[in-house]
Amino acid sequence: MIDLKYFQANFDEVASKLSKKKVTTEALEALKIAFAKLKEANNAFENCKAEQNMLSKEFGEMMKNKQDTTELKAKVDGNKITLNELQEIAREANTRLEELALNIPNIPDNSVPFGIDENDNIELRKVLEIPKFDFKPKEHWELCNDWIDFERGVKLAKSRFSVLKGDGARVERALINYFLDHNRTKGFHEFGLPLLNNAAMLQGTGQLPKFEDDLFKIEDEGLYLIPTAEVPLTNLYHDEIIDAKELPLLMTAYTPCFRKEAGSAGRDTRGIIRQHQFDKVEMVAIAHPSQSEEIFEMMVDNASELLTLLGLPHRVVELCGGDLGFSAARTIDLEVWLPGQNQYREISSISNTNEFQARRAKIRYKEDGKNSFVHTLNGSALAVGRTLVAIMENYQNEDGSIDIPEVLKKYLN
RNA sequence: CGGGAGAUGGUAGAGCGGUUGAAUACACCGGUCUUGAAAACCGGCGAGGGUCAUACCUCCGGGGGUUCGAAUCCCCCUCUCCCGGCCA
Repeated sequence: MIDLKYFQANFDEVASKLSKKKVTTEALEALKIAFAKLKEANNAFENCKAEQNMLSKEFGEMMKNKQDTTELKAKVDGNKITLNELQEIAREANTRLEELALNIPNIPDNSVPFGIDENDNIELRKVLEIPKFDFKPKEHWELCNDWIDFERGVKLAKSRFSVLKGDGARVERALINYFLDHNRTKGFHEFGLPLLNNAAMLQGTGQLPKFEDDLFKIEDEGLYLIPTAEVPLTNLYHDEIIDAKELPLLMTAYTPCFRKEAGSAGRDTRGIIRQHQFDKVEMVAIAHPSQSEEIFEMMVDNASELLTLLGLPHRVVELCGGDLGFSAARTIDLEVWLPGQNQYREISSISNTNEFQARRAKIRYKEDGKNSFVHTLNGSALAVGRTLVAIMENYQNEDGSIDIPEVLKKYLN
């Protein structure tokens, strides 16, 4: 949620920044009007309510003194009718405002480059040389049929589900352990989390109400399968006030993630790049605003280091405004080299949402007796399935066998 | 899934229709005292909105109702605890 008071006072500035995210001025005008209306409606209601409270007290006094209250009763009853009307107006104004405000994305940082889509993203650096093959490298689905069983995954569920078996499953598990162990050395505390979260939590991190179609929902429970561990990790502190001395809170968790992938029909239909269910190890930081920049860089470096230690070539990319997600003020993606596809593919996305999620999820810190919103950050470290793909493609041999990266060997005996 | 009890500030725990945002205790923060600490004493100590600041408004799990007036009465929902069934 954007800061409405700031928005109101700095309309042009916010509108200009949000244009990077393709938010129209009309949408913002509507928000501005709704906000003004709410204030007006609240004002009217509160004044009337104050009057009512006063009359009520008076009534109590008269009762105590056994005075005649008929006249006052008539007055109070009359006021009550207007009071109820004003309350209804205020409620509607509030509903309307929320409807609009919850659908406005976060304001991009000043440093975010202008751009329409991923083609306008800016490559910051490349890490590790792209490997040379003296044969034509295969894509991961052409490789190693004994690691992934696509057909049976579809049989068990539907398309975009798959089964890992044997060494595939073991390498997957090794990766999870490697990621978590490594994150721990950077100060991240590990969590095991519910994979079903309620609507309030998903609204807190920004998936709801706008992106309901992307989520798997358990209808009769009002619960959603998490699309990322960012949701439960960040919301661990939902509606809490944290002592500033405790910040930053660094958290990590392995979870499966579930996404409907509505709207990506036809994209990445082969292989396990884009599945309805995939494993991910996530980092989340809850930070004091003064720390968030530094922590953001640390998280990017950490994810990059995970890839480097695996010997996987990758590049670091700053997202342009048009490619930024709903909640993000700034995002850096890590893209890993896939020799079979002959291109870089996203394997991690690290975002700073500043106060955006904190406002929605009411996560505050207390410092010198004052409460303020924290900054929340999140990033993959790393997407496990895609790392598996990267290993398969980068470590493949001509005979189709796959070598194991050095750092994983201790996890595989 | 069936039966019972309950949901109040960081925690414990009063309040059961009237000026109570809420006693009390503990925790916590500041001060006095002390070489320092502890103890003792004094003071502060929920959140949101509103205002230059006050006024003022909202919140006692959530929603609705009764009433001039509700933390207090009624209804629904959610959650927690205890008993029974089922089960990893």
